[in-house]
Amino acid sequence: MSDASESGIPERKRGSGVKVVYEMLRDEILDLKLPPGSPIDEVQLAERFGMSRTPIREALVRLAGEGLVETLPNRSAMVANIDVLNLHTFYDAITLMYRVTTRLAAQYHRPADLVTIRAHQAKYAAAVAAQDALAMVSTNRDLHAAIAEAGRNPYYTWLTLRLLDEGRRILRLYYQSFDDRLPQEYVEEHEAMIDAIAARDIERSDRIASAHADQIVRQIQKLLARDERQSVPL
Amino acid sequence: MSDASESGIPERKRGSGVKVVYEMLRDEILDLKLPPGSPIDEVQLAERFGMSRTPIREALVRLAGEGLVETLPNRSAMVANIDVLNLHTFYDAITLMYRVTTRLAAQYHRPADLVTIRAHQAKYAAAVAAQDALAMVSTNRDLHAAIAEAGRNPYYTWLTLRLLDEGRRILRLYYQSFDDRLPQEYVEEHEAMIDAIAARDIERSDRIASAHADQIVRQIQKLLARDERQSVPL
DNA sequence: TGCATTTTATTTGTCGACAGAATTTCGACC
DNA sequence: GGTCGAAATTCTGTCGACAAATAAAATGCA
Repeated sequence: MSDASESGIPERKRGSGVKVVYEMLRDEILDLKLPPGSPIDEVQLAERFGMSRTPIREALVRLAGEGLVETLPNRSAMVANIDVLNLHTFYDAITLMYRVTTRLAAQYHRPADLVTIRAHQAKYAAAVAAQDALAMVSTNRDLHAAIAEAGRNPYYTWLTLRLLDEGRRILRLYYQSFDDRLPQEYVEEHEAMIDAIAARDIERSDRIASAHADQIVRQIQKLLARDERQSVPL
Repeated sequence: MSDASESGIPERKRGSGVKVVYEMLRDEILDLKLPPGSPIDEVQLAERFGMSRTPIREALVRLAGEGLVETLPNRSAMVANIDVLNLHTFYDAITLMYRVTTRLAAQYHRPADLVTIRAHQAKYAAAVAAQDALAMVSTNRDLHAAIAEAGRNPYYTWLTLRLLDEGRRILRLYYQSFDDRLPQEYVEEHEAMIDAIAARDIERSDRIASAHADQIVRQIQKLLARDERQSVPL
């Protein structure tokens, strides 16, 4: 269960503790290794990471600030739940952020941005080719994060990153139980999106981003509408 | 300088410490009582609030997560600077959020929301009548926060709140040195906005919110373009 | 006098410990 | 046997202290 206790690791740079815990916990939450709603024991984490509760708590506070963990006073912190009932607010927001960041990227990107964006797209295409669902979700996030970055509006970038992370959890919920393939379309849509950005065609970027978001929303909706009942003979 | 040390206050509920420090520091940062770029000494705050450094640190981590303080490793935390050069990203984002949240409020508001919104509007009008610039900025924030809340999209609400807070700092920068009056227009625009929301007229809400945002942006730009040189005889 | 280097001092990051709250366990009573 | 209440346990919130790292001061040298 705990494999981190074997390595003798009294060596740790001052100030790196929080970062390690934060990133590790964050990944585990987004990958659903820590399932939504599960309680988080500070002492347990402290022994697991071989450090005091102080840096653990600081990491938890940060994660709470990003909405990934929920804390109740004098009670254990919990991994934030995925609010399936209000998913439409997520659809709405991610669509708008896709559109806005792509528009701004077309407007303000610099040559170096395109290099970064294309590198992420290559990784995404590789993940699709390898049928690696987890890598697809992760590289898709990185690609859109790079596009948002190229738009150079930190407020939009911030919200986009949060939405992408939330989406990573939702998609993970999906790919956990199901492994079909259709994301080849996404590769092509990404290519078209990058072309539009490179051409600085704002309206075309907007249209493609909008269609891309719709595509993803439909994908998630199809997943959620899936009827998982099995025909059992009675 | 420190007037909080006089009151004998060993009485403090468990778990309230962080909240007190967080809200106090937050207000002081937004009101520019703590000027942007000024260093934050944890020990000093600890004695001032009569508590240990632990809750202070936790409050600072939270504020850092909201972008109100910047922390460098092994160095003092600083009150976040106001990036005047990239103000256009702020204009862009606040305009979009005004539009989106007002649209959603027109669509999804419930009767109780209108009561809350109108109450905030009344307070805003009172602040304008009283020529209380600080109260105007504060109540304006509360009003738009209530509208965002009525739209029921937590992602938009989150970004809107952050933008409103950032705007509070920017406007505070203005009203600090200058006290003129023109916000009577804002009162009327707010009234029109609330009417459109109550009528569930999405397009009209959008138009008014857009115009309102433009108005505020122009106001800030006029402030920043102000020539503060004084004609000194040489 | 000016600059580089060592020494001092201040400040953060982390630790272990204690007390308050809440949950759980155990026991008594109906 | 079930339910209510009390003791015990567990976990969080806060504290004071120590050590690393940086900033400041002091010293030596050219």
